[in-house]
Amino acid sequence: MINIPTTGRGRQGTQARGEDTRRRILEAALDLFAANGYEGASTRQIAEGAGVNLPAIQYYFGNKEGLYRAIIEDIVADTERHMSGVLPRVRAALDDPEATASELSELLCQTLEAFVTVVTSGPQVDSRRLIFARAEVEETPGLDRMHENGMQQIFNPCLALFARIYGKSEADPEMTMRTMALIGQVVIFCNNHKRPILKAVGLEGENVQLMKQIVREQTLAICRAATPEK
Amino acid sequence: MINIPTTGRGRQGTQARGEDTRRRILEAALDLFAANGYEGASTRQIAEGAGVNLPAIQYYFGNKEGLYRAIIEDIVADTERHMSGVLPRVRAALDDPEATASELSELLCQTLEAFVTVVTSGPQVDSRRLIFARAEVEETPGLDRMHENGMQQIFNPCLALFARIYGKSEADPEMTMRTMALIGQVVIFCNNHKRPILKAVGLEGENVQLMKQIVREQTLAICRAATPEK
DNA sequence: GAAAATATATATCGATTGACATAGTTTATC
DNA sequence: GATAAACTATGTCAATCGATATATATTTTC
Repeated sequence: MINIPTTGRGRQGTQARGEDTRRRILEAALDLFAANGYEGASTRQIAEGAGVNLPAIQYYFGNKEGLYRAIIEDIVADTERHMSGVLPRVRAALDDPEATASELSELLCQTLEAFVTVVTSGPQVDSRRLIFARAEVEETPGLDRMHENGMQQIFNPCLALFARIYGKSEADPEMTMRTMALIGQVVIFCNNHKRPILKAVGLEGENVQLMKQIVREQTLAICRAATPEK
Repeated sequence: MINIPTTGRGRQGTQARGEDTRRRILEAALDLFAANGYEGASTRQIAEGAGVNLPAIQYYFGNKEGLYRAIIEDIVADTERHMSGVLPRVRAALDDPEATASELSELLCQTLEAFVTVVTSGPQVDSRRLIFARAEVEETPGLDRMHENGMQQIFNPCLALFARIYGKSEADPEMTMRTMALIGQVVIFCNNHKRPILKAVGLEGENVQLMKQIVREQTLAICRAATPEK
């Protein structure tokens, strides 16, 4: 009999054990996808890391791709949760024609700080950060979902704020490139922590605060250069 | 008889045909490693792309890893060539206790501009840029060579200049993080050009000039914020 | 406690991978 | 033009991949 590729969620009160297995698979898969990439991480490795047998992956996620998509969906939900504090205020400010440059700059800083929070908090941060970095280069089935979400939650808000501060159109490719450079300040920290650069600093505790401060200071400096009349 | 895993170089005047085959393999491999990653690119794909048969790879490069290392070596040599114009002047300025903040800032801009040149010029730029981005996440045998070179040619010079401008120690983790953020402005443009962001702008012709200008302006703004007494 | 649904384990499939043994072809040197 | 070196082509190897068929164990429902 063919099993329905169920998501595994929504089983209320019946079997809590399966939910646990599902979560263990997700955790092991996140670490291995982050460390070895989508093609590099084998389903056998993942099953072994989760302490389950091979067909459990098919049972819970249909196939390898379904497992990967489930992970991406978790990250997307996490991102939306962390950004939900700032984005409404950003939208309000963008709708307000009276918003000042310093107000907009402050919101830009807060948006970037929220992005820093996304990549530095929660369980398995190091692995989640690597998935972010891998999304820049890999071409895995589920990544377009993550790109779409990143554009909506992070890039577009920053672009809109930055364009208003610069007094230019959002459609101007120059503003797209300027915004990319701005966000690049944060994305660079998503690289492999085994790299010589990040091995030296580490992204825990007080260094996260320092990182937010640096992003804020450098962003404000850039915004200040954009509005010389003030 | 077992063939010596020769590098293929140095054959002077004898057989020029093999040199051509070797180059074709390198070109096809660069594109495929960039597009699919080290594990994702199969030797059969590479051989087919180069118009040669499978054992030719072993003949010229020993094995898959040797082929990859040869590509990295090409990129490293290219990087050194592009950076050789600025780095001596950077070293001279760092040795000069009288160097002013504006001189150091100007050299920092030129170093970053040279880095932009590295990732935007030469043949197969798109693929080479992707290798740079992949170096941030992948763990392929030859990449430590590239990391080492990147530290030496790009990161450390920027760190030294930036620390002097800030009046802080190079060993200060804050300066490491600030320098990372600075370089992140450029690295972000190395991502997959099929991504929605870069698909919109494109990194050819006048956009390269615009990119250099943006990096310069934003870097100067950050440096200016570091030296408020001026 | 019997039946049904849920969950886990064993064994194996075809396809693809990197590598290689072997043989044939071309080119330069003497 | 014979000999050796440089180069290219054919066929095959064990290992690993994702996926699945099948059987067993556990838990819930009635």
